[in-house]
Amino acid sequence: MANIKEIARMAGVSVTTVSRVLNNHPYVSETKRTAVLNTIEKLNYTRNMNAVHLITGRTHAIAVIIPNINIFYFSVIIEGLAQEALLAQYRLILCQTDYRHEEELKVLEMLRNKEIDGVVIVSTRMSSEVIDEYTAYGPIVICQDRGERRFSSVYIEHYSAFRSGLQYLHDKGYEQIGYCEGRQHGSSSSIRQIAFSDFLSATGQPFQEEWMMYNCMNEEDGGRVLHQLLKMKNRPNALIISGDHVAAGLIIEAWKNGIRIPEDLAVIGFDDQPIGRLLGLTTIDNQLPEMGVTAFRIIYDQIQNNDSHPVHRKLEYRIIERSTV
Amino acid sequence: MANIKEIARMAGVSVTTVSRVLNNHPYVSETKRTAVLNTIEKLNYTRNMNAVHLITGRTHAIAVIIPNINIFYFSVIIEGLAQEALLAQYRLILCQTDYRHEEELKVLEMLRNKEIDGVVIVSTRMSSEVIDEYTAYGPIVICQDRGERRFSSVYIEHYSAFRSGLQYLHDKGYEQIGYCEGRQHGSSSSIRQIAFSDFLSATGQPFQEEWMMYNCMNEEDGGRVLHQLLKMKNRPNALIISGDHVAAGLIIEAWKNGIRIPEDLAVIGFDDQPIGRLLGLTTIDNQLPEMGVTAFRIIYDQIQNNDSHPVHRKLEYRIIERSTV
DNA sequence: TTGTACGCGTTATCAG
DNA sequence: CTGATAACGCGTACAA
Repeated sequence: MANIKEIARMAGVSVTTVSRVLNNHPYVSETKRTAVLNTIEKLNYTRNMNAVHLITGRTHAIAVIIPNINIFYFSVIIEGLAQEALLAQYRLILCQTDYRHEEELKVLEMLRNKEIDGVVIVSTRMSSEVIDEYTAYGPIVICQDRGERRFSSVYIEHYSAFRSGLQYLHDKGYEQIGYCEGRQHGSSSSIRQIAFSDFLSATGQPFQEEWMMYNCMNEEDGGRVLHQLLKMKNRPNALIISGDHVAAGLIIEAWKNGIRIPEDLAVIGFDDQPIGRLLGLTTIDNQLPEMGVTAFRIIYDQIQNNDSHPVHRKLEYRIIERSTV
Repeated sequence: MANIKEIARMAGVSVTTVSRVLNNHPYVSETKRTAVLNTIEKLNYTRNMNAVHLITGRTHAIAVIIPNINIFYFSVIIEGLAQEALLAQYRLILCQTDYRHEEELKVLEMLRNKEIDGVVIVSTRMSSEVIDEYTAYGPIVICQDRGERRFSSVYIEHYSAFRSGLQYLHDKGYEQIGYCEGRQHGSSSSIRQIAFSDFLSATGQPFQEEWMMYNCMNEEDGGRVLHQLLKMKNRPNALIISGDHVAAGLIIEAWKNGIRIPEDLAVIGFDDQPIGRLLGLTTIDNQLPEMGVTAFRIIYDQIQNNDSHPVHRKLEYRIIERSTV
């Protein structure tokens, strides 16, 4: 494959001139510019980007860490991220690490390696201390609330969003509230769990182990939860469910089993997904698409300005009232 | 940042020796190996991968072209692809091009640029002729049936899968069959449309423009379709729907409107998604996860063996009988 | 088992 | 406006 030197020779100019043409620099005479362009065409030349990456120290690529792409929550964020990356002509490297610490670390190592210009962490098991060690190598943005740190963040306040949801159920007169969560030990899951027990304390209700249901990721899990409920002697009359897909599954299964929503069981979900809109699901919109977009913009700005001052951007949630509460 | 030369100097060895240690080559004495390793540790050294990419001509990265990650069909394929990439220590660059020809071409250019070692095309608007022009620069795999070409493919036979679905409805006694499709002009959509009109001819049924419904991507679209149906004077008594999510939306909306499934309206979907399982949706499983996995393995083998013989791998579909037909 | 010297293909620097 | 030359950091013949 031809290289810049060969182009220069054939066009009768220096490599510098070729490079200038390639990068649209000024100060190239029209004559030489067209000569170079013609030679490029003739030899079917294209740049070897790896050489460019080496000399410039930039790759125009960022990596994103997620556990799994096939979970609605993540795919929505990635959709926004990918859209912005496309606009900015950036590559997006998808690192589906399934929360494996070793693999998550490898992604941060890519930053150190100069393979990428920045990292977006959507969800991780890594501690802030570990992440802090890598901020020296490039901008890092996390889609979680990690407070004052050496890296940036974009987040919604899970605690307060969750409390709002509970309060909403409470205000509507529901006193026996159960709770469906994805992973039991996730970082935002933990926050919601705290919000939940704080709420119970505040309203003087007892903590019921049985009403905490975990590992709910998709519609089928929601269906499973309904059957768990049916088996209980003492059932909640309302459910707060993190993830509209799960809530949707539960509602569908409720219909099939003659459980009336919200008369027998009220449901509030999270994330405002299409299926929820169809079912009339009351939910808390967490601005997921906005999260991906914002995360990219923060990273992008920091790369452009070579500025590593951590930025913290809070997104607002809102309750969407429909008909399941 | 320290480089290999500096490590060599400080460890009292040559750069070759350092390189050998870095790449786990044999013929390095234990003494020197540890000396090098210690120095690397002391200087917090790491390789600049861009230099490695330049000299080796490989990047251990592949790109994948999809229109949008937030469509179940694609996210399932990507999930498999990303899993395999992780196992093989390959980077996966997600190119969400929304079928824009210009952006799709840019990805192929990345192959020419040496930025990536291969490309997986899940869905595209590009013609085979355009793609053929890039096979010289590295392996390309497409997740569509493109016949004998200069690039590889992994696919299910949409024509025959669709005909099977129609035949299944027909065998069950349904004669008035409508059809819901995603994009109207997609490559596999087109094949299904042909299968549909061939089926009508074969069974001597008239073509009803009104029964062809397009732009159905998610649950809400499915709900919309049901209302279109309700408005028709002459309604189909069965529906074949590409995408279980769409079918799910339709079924849910049918329930809400007192339309009995399958008595008033039979439904068969595609892809076997969790929500379909919950609803008892009869569907055609297209082995989507397997498709991503297979696509990666083909690319990977071709990269390893520097072999560009196109491979064509057909995946088998199967009808999953549940209760909506 | 080890080291020297060169090449990978480009951009940056600086002198004209 | 133009060009010579020095980086960028690493892998690898080839020689020892």
